[in-house]
Amino acid sequence: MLDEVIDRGIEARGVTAKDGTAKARIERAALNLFIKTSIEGVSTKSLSTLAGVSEGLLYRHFKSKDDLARTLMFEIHTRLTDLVRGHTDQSLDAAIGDIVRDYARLADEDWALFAYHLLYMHRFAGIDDDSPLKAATDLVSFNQSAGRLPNGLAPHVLASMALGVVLQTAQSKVAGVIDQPLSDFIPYWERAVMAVLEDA
Amino acid sequence: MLDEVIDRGIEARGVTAKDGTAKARIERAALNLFIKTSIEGVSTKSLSTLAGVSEGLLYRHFKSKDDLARTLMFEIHTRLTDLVRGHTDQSLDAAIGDIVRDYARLADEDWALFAYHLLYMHRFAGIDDDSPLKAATDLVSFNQSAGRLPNGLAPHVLASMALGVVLQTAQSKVAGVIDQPLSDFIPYWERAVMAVLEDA
DNA sequence: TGTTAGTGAGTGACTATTCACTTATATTTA
DNA sequence: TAAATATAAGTGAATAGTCACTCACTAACA
Repeated sequence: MLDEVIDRGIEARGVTAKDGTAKARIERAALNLFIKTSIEGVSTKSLSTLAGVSEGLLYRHFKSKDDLARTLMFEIHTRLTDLVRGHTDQSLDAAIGDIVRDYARLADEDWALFAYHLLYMHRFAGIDDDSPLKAATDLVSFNQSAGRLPNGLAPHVLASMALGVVLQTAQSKVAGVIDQPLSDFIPYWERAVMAVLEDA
Repeated sequence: MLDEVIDRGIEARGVTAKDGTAKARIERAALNLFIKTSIEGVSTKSLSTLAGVSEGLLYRHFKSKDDLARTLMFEIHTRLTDLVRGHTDQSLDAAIGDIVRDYARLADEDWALFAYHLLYMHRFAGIDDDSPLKAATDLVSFNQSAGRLPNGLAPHVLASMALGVVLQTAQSKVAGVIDQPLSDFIPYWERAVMAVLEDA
């Protein structure tokens, strides 16, 4: 499942300013600049320079700078949403275990893309009507209905709190406070997420 | 303690485009535009228009647009850091209870300023060498040394995970998924944060 | 009378996007 | 197979607009 998710879309590794298709180089350059500065703060000139292509070529592959930013967000947004969905056939523990493991590995596998999602997803609210948070909410809701999780909190709130354990660790890595691979935290995340869900 | 924190600095309420000092109107306009769009995406023209002042006046009160953004960030950053610090004289439960309560109230009291911090703090890393996360890390570290919390995780990682419970709930409010005041979640946050810390 | 608050037109640098153009790569036709 | 043609990849100078910031100026005011 994870490999399938990782293999889709933009190549994660081995794509630098010198190799890979021009389109992939543009996407990589955009990701790296966007997470280093901001989206509006990056000019098409600096972007094309880093990608090693002409400015005009950006517009052969993307309708606009905004289209480029949206395409990248949609790509990771979909992958992360898929990753959270589809665990209703397992026990809750097993589902949480799988989800946090896949999340961590995807982040480590393609950090720029993952960080881009973390930093700017709020700007593309409703890019899809689905989202990782919505998928998590559905999982919580399902387990609340089955009596396996307490009912005191609305499912989207409980899902937010549980997701926060994982996402804030990632934020600290973006901020440079943590430099280990996120995969190191998988067993801790699993326990902490379960603790949040069950203690509510 | 909380009131003291809230009363400092920019007035939180009662400052619209029509009343308050020009400087406060500029700050309010900046906050609201920055959280709606982005920092680079907001022009000095739109900012001054919303504040109801001339473009030139921005430069009487702030050295540059960047200085304005930094000033606002420093303001909330300091308040939040102070809010987390200085609870070593209480039991851990009591400290966590106070911190999450004050956090929630400050956020509800001045949502724009709080959301601004949430969205852009990563851009101003090292604005201070202190931060809410560092304060939380110190609290965790102190309690780990005293044997009241498990030692398996580095304190900054455990602090990140615990903070995540609170901050991701706030993120969901920024995203529009939650519309209740954050104060509603105080008792739930308290239990969830304790669960994360003690189960690690 | 000196100081601060406030104005808004002006400036040069920079922006995203376009377009006429060249080169490479398929695809079709003879 | 070779020539002819269409399509896609790639360029970079040109364009019209926007940007942050300045400055000479006026109004309030202590």
